[in-house]
Amino acid sequence: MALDVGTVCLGILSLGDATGYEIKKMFEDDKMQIFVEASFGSIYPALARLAKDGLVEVRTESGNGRPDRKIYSLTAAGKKAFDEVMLGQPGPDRFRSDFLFMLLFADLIPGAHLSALIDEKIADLEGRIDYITQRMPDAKTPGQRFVASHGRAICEAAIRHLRDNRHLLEETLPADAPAPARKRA
Amino acid sequence: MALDVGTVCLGILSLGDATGYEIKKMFEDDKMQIFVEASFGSIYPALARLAKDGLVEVRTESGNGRPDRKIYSLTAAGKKAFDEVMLGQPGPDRFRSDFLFMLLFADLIPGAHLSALIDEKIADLEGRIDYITQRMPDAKTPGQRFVASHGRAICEAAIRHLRDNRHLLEETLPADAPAPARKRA
DNA sequence: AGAAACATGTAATCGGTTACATGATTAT
DNA sequence: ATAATCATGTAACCGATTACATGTTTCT
Repeated sequence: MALDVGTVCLGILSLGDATGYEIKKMFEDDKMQIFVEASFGSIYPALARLAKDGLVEVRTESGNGRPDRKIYSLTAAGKKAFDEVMLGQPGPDRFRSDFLFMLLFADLIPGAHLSALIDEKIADLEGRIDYITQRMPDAKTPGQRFVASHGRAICEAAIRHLRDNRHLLEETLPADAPAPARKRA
Repeated sequence: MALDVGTVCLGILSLGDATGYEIKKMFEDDKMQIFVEASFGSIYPALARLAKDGLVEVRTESGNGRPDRKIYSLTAAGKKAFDEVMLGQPGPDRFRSDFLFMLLFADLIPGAHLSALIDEKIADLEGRIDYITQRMPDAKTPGQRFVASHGRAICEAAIRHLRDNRHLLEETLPADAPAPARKRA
C-alpha cells in the first residue's frame, strides 16, 4: 500500500522541498536505495493530486525563459499523512527478473548466449555495487545508509551465487551446441 | 520485454500441457522460483490471444458439471516464439519493496514498530527459505534448481544483513520513544 | 453443513509508461 | 555546433488487478 508514486513523493519531500524535476532525479539517482522508478508522466499528476488534497504546498519561482519552477513542500497534513504510512504495514516485496525467468529455462538457451547473459548480469551487479558504494557518503540518515548497504549485500550475494553455481547450468552443454530438446510431461 | 503474462504462459506450457487454472496454480506455487504473479483476469485473456496467434492449441475436455477444461499445448510456432525470447536480452531487474522504502525513513518510525517490522520481515524471509527448500526436490531441470537456490541465497543474505545491522537503526532511539523531528534541507 | 478446490470467463478500473508538445540555457 | 540539462505538463495507451458472474464436487 505504501509504494505508490504519491507516497514516495511525500517521503522525498519530507527530506526537503523540491520541484517535480528534482524529485524525478532523486528517483533515478537513488534508485538503488529506493527500489522505485517513476516517470514525469506519473510524478507531475501525483504532485497535482497531493496539492489538491492539501498534503503539499506549491511556491512558484520564475524560471527565466524556462517554465516556472514549482517548488513543493509538505504541509502539516502531508507530514501527518506520511507519518501514518510509516505506522502501517508494508505490502509484500516483489522481485521481478527477466533474467531469472530465462535461467529457469536455461536448457533452452544456447551455451554461448547463456554464458554471456550471466557475465552481463554479474557486470551489471558489480556496477550497482560500485554505484552504491560511491554514493554512500551522500546518505543523510541511518535509514538511508542501512538501505544502501542492504542493497549492496543482496547484490554481493547474487554475484557470489552466480559465480559459485553457474557451472551447474553451463557444464551440462557442450560449449556452443544448441540446447537439446526436453521431454514433455 | 520477456516477462509479460503471455510469455510466461508459453514457458510454463513448454514444460507440459496445462489448463488456465493449472497455470495460475503454478504462478502461485512456484512464485519464489519464477518471481512473477498473475491473476485469472490476465491469464485467460493471454491464453486466448496466444491461441488466436497460433502459438498454442486448445483441446477441450468435458468437465462434468464444471465448465469444460480447456487444455492448452504449445504449437511448433509457439515453441519457436519462446525459443526466440530465450535468445534475446532480458529486461532490467526490478525490486520493489515497501519494507525497504519504509526503512529509508526509519527515523520516522517509532522504535517498537520498527523492531516489529524487522522481526516480521525476517520471519517472512525464513518462511520463503523453508518453502523453497521444501519444494527443491520438485525441480525438474537444472535451471529450476539454480533459480530456486539463487532465490534462497538472496533471502539468506537479506536475513544476515538485517540481523547484523538492525542495531544501527534501533540503537539510535530509546526503545519506545516517538521518532525525533528531523532537520529539513 | 460449510468451506475449499475446481473451472472459465468478462467488465470496470487503475496505476503507470511512452510519446507528444515546447523551448531556453549551459556545457562540450 | 551539438548535446545535455533544465522544466512542466497532457493524452493515448497498456498491462494487469479486482470484482463480478456462475456452478459443481470434494474434503473436513
